[in-house]
Amino acid sequence: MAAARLRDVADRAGVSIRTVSNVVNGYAPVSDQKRERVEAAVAELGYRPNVMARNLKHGRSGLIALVVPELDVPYFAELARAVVTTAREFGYTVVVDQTDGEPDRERELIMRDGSAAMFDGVILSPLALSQTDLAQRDATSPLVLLGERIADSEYDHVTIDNISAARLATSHLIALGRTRIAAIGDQPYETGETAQLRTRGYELAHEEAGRLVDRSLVIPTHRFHFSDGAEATELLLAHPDGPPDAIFCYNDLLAIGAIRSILAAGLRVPEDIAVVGFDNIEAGRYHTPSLTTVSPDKPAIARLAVERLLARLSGDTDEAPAELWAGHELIVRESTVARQA
Amino acid sequence: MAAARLRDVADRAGVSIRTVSNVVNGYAPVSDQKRERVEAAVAELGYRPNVMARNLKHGRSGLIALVVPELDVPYFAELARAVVTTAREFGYTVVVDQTDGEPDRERELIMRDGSAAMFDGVILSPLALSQTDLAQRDATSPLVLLGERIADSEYDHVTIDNISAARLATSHLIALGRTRIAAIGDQPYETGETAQLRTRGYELAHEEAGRLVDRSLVIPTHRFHFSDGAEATELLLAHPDGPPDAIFCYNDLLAIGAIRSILAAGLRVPEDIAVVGFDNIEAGRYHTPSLTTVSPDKPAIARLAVERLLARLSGDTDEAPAELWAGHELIVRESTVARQA
DNA sequence: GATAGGCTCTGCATCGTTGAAATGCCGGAA
DNA sequence: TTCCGGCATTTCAACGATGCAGAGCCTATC
Repeated sequence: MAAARLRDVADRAGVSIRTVSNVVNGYAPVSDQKRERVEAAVAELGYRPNVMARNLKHGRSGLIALVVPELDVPYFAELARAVVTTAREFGYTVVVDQTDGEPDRERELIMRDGSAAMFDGVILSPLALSQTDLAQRDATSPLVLLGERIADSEYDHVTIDNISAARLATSHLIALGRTRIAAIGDQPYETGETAQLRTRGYELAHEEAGRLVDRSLVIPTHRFHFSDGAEATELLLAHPDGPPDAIFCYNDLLAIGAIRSILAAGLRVPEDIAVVGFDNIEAGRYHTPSLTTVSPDKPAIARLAVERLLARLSGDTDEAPAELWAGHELIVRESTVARQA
Repeated sequence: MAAARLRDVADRAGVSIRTVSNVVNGYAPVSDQKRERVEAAVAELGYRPNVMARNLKHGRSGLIALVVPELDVPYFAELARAVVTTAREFGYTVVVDQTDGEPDRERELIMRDGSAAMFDGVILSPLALSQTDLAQRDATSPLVLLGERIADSEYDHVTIDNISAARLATSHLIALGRTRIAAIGDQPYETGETAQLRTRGYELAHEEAGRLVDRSLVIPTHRFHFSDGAEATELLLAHPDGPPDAIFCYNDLLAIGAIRSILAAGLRVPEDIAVVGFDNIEAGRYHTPSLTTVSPDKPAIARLAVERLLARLSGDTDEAPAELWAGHELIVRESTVARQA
């Protein structure tokens, strides 16, 4: 049985198509008599509005795209969850797309015009997108970026204060009496701005404490996976001056990878080496030892991004593209402070 | 600037709308002369087909919905990734929705007709959906279920052989000489069919080895999160006969939670208690100790589900709803076999 | 030289819905 | 009794694309 159309309901109820539409949408006043007839017909035929037709008419799809590098990286999965939930509150549906870190796919996804790609707007967590790429975007649909502002981009972006977050993490290690604090995850090149800010925070914490930064303890990694953390830590363990006594990792996966290498080398966490992560993924809570980490306020990030996107969509906001800040906090767990046995 | 329409391109190129459409879609032969003019116009105006209009005309949206309980549970995140990737191969886009384990939301999402919900089809990983719910579905769009067949459901479903997978895991523990093997995650009620099959496999392995199952070592859990595993393990550690010497957990989160409780109690993994998980999530590889686990072939699951859904969509398949089986394998790691130091 | 046949190319109708404007109907005021 | 205002309801024309049928035109054939 083909799906019932407005037309079929109208025939059955003996009214015009428009009246059925009015009943369904509650737009215009309708007499009780006709309303009842229409509602009965709707129920009998199991009528459901055809969303695609409605979309065409409205020029809106009710879909927003969330583009992340990898959906199965816990941080992005948790963020995706928050975005999906928040968007639903506003009646929007989220299409999750992943770029697998391929610049081409990132480009492709943001370049497409909204009407072409059927999304009303895009929330993008860029990995390898350059300022030039963004400037070339000619799409008319709104775009909100997650993460650092890409220079003088003309788009809104939602982020946390990475400098102070990293400083917070590093200061925590300093306060614990650690003296040789390593950092894993620096990315000293164009698309690694977030990492660079964390390195800056790491340095600031040292300056504040009157310490010098030992550059040889800052290990860059191209990606932020377990294996990168494990490998970087191997390097640190083999440091000419001996292993550091603390490591600040730029995300939790790096940190868990780092802990793995440390334990494998027969050292203890946190007694020999304290480890701090970043992102506060769920797995860190139940890891042994549980992970001290910087927790960005993911629900806030999702909410800021969705709300700003929808504001742009409805044209409510004429403000210039802005930086929107979400909060963060340090969550201290066993990887820096051993629990009382 | 409003987005260019077929109409605008036609005007500019001095041809009919239909010809532009033909050029864009490559449907009909077009002379080189006109093709060039059209292509030039397309480029100048930055024309992009309006997907919503196309969808309306075709009666297809190119969207499939993937409905999972929780997007940030690693298994579902990894599965979602595979589904998104596979669907893209076929030109489909995936909308990820999560039910948060609420039966009402599950119902709502599958009940809606495809044309209403704008999805061409739905892939559902049900948590709390009963046979009755499914029978009441009146939607016309195809639905593929992930997980156990719900009785004589009229839908395709993709699963793995949970009985033999669980038997494999348990046999592994038996082969290691473990004698008191616990199980965490049984769900002895209607919607817990997958868990029940795993329990069955666990029992079979015992039977094969001529062992008796100690029912007091089978701990049910309502959910499959870290905390459930940790709590269930507390119970086991306090068992009147003393702790078991092995635990088979029905997913990796339970297993990691279990390991946490074991280590917190001052016992060792695997020396004192060996632990096996299920799902082979990425975090298990880098956990310390790394996690022995049953690895379902997620790419195969995704592929089977997507391909079957699309086959139903195109009407290629008249076959009765079937069970489609994906493979699995046991991955042995440190949580059952200590690595050579 | 007329006709058939093959190519391009165009116009019209349509997908299912909603915006805008027109219609019909009623009661109340003049 | 007539006219007007207000309300319920309907008609018409889109939204932007594609399926179909047929109109031109050009070449090949008898």
